[in-house]
This record gives sequence, structure tokens and C-alpha cells, in this order.
Amino acid sequence: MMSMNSKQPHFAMHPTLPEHKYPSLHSSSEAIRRACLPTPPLQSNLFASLDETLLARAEALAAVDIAVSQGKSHPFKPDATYHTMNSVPCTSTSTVPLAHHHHHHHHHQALEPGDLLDHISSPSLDTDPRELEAFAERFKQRRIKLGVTQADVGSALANLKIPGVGSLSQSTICRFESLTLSHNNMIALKPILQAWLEEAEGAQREKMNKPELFNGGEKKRKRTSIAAPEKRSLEAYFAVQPRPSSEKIAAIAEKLDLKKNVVRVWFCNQRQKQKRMKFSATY
DNA sequence: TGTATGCAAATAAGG
DNA sequence: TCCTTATTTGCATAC
Repeated sequence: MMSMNSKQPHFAMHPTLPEHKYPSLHSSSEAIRRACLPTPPLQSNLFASLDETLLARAEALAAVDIAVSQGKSHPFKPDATYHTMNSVPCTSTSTVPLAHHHHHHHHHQALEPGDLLDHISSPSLDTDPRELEAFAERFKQRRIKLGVTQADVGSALANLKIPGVGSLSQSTICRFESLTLSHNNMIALKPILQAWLEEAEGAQREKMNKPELFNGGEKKRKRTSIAAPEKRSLEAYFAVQPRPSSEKIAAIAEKLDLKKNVVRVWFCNQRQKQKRMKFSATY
């Protein structure tokens, strides 16, 4: 019934596959305060064409930093597989920060559905913050009754074999239960967690042995942890050249023993961060 | 030991 | 292929 799931079965071998597309609207307590920064007036890149001298300086600097930590344990693996998975489409556009009830921002959503036409996930209902809140609470209670932890649920999701759905971390499950996810994110995750809950309860009721529903699969988005020394090096590079060429990125990646993509993304995120800071500093 | 959270990687979507 | 902007989600670590 609630199969508003998009498509693509595999999530095991595709770094990226075009999947859903939902309206980008955020809301929700946490998201609301960190996101929503208007676009700052973009200052053109001052360092854009500084000569390599500075870069060399940074490299030297970086080299020292690295030297210290290299040769001995690398605290993390650059990671080898990122997969696109979970997340589900959804078509809703409500904007209601769960925490601050009613916002001055009601947009459409004609009238109350009168809760008659529900059951088969009526969009207007599945999107209702109150319903989500109620579900989250029920979910948590029933999960506990099943004797399953948040981490268990997260990893078991992949075994649900829902196309495009992989595992999630304990953090995400926790945030779902405490409604500290964006509204749209809540809406996207709800059907998935609901599916798991029903399966798990059913299995338990039937005394079926389905361990996969209580721990499992590893199909989770992985997150690289960039160690402090490497991070300092990246920052040094960034200071002199915030937008390195693809070649430069490759070189940096090699020097730091990180995946090129990790470095590329780091620069993107760093630029994004810089803008945020610049913006908030202005106000 | 499970569960919350801060910070920030990784992704989605439109150029 | 890669950028930007907006968002999702995980690692690490504090409760």
C-alpha cells in the first residue's frame, strides 16, 4: 500500500543512481536552524589565480604535518564504497517544524481531510505532522516491546529488500523517533520503518525465525573520517586555493592518502561552510 | 550499554 | 565531469 517507493532495486553496486526527487523544503527543529542561510553575495575567488608559490608553501606545511602522523597508523580507511540507498520519494510540501507548532507558513493544503479517506496512506494524512509525531512515538514503543535497539533497526532495514533502501545508522533511527529530522525526511522514512515494524512484529507473532529482521545488512552510506593532521593539511591548501583544479585535487588526495572524491567533496563542503560563516559574520 | 547530538561527510538536483 | 545549494545521514563521543 504505501509503496511510493521510487525504483531501482540495486543499491549494491551503483555509486549513484538517479532516484527520487522530492521538493526541497526543510523545516524541523534542527534542520531549520542550521540550514536556511540565504545565499551570501558570493565574493569572487581572491586566490583564484595566485601562483603556485603559495601552494608550494602550503604543501610544505602539509608535508610536515603529515610526516608526523604518517609512517604510523592510519586511523581510518579512506573508505571504498559509497552507495546510494534509502531515502524515498515523497510528495509533500508541508512546512511544519515539529517543534514550533504552527508557523506562519501555511501554504495550501486545502482543508482537513476529516480523517475519513485515510487508511491507504492518504498523502494529506501521511504528511500531517501530528500523524508523524504519533507514528514516531508508537514506533518507539513497539520497537522497545520487540526488544530491539535503534542500531538493530537501522541495520535490519537493508534486509527488508525494499528497492533503494539500505541500512541506516542508530543516529538516524534515533532522530526519527525524536522527530529531529526534517519534515520531508520524516515522511520519507516513515513507510520504511513502518514496513520493518510490521514485518518484525509479524515474525515475532508467528514465532518465525527471521534474524535478518533484527540485525543485519550492511548497506549503509559510509562516512569517511578525516583525521586531524589531514584536515589541517586540507585547510592549508584551502587557504591558498579554495578551488583547486581536478589535477590538484588528485595530487592532494595522493599526498594525503585519501580518495580523490573525498578531497573533492571536502573542498565543496569547505566552500559551502566558508559562505555560511561569511554570511553569519555579516549579520 | 543503549541513546542523544555536534559537526560535517555524502548525496540530490539543477546548472 | 564538476560546481553550487540544500539536505540527508553517519562517525564519534557525550549522556
